[in-house]
Amino acid sequence: MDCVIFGLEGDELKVLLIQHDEGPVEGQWALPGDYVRFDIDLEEMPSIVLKQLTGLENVFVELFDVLGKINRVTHQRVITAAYFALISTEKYELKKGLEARDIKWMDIHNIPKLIYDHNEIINRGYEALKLKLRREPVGVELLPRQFTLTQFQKMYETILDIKLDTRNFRKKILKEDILIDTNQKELNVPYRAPNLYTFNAEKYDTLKAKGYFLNIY
Amino acid sequence: MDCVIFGLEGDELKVLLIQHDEGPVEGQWALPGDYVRFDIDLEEMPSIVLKQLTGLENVFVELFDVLGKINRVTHQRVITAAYFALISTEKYELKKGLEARDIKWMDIHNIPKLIYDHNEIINRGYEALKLKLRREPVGVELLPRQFTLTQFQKMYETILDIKLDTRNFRKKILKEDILIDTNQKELNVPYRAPNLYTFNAEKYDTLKAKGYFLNIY
DNA sequence: GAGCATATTGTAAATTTTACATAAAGGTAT
DNA sequence: ATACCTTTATGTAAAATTTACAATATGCTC
Repeated sequence: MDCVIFGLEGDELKVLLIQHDEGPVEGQWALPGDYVRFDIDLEEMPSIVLKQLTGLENVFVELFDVLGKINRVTHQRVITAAYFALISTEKYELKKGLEARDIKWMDIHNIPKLIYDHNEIINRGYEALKLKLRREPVGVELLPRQFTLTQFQKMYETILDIKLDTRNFRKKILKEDILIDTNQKELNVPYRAPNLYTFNAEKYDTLKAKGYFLNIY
Repeated sequence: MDCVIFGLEGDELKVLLIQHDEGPVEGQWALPGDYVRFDIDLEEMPSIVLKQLTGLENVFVELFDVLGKINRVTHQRVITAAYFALISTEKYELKKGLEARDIKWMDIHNIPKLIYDHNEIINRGYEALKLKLRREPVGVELLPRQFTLTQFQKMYETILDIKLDTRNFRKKILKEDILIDTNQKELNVPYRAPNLYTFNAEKYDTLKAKGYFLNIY
């Protein structure tokens, strides 16, 4: 089970990678992941890895691929389920773990050579994220609980690598009514303080259940 | 590896199921599938199963889920990759195979109790198909090579369980220019003979590469 | 050639999307 | 306190798309 953990830092989309400290891949960088224990549901594995690595629970996680070429790993036949996770830069604390020498956020556009087919997994995970984000506002999972419309727009622009018209974007988002105006302003900014919003998850879930999509092109 | 094989028969979406003839699940109905052999890429398994079962090659196949609860299969821990396949009712010939007592197309809305979590797998496969079909015209894979606009529309209506306005639907499809008019008419019909079209796969692939989607609501 | 069943087509209104620029707010520097 | 700087916030008109809606055309059967 491998996990492509996405995070936003400034204007960059990052992926969390770990450097192995032992075994045949010592010193090499890789995706966080683990073998599926026989006493644990596969579906629970991502949460376990996430919790260990970041201390976070209830993280947005989704399966996007399964890779099972006979020689994708050198020493034996390994099939892996690939999940992507979206975490908010707000409040995680990285925990290196015993087998990791180092752990690092790396820019999605500047990933070093990883073990096995992990570069390919990241590419596919990124494509899966982009595909999903164009239909559903899952990117809020990458933002703090309260965020500005500018942050929200930048999130789309960063991930999808597009430019959006601010006026039209705001019109569209506010009309959909899936954001809640907190009536609070961001503090300590050296210019006009922007308004803060939270994501209206209940409203969005209701709409989604009715077949609604928030398409961004 | 399990495979939800979809086919259209008349106005019904069907799933291909097999009845086991031996082992602990003798007599019970199940999804076609197989254990992943150690000398074969997981990704090739669906094609192998499809070929054995229907004689068809180059079938549309896509991964939609992985199920790995520790007790999903009674006798041992089995993780399965679930694929769905779309086959044209035109030209397959079912081959029972040695381990199958019977093989049958069953209406998606009337599936009997299957082994393990196979009913759940079918439900998820159906949801994945609907989700995909609302964005991409993958349903052509279920039609004969040449098909009428009425067939094309009915395909959407059957799978998505919706009614579409014929005039608007045709306008939209023809404008998109992803169908090729063969200038042939269907033969042996006791009424006005409808025009036949083929799917313009090259054109569609080009559009898709540019980020185009054919949304149907 | 009358009748029947399905195929085929257009138009106007409503909605959505697009393109585009200026004013407002709040802090900083003098 | 005022001018300045940076970012936030907002409206309108044109174009494109979507929606609602029904009559005619075609080809076979009797």
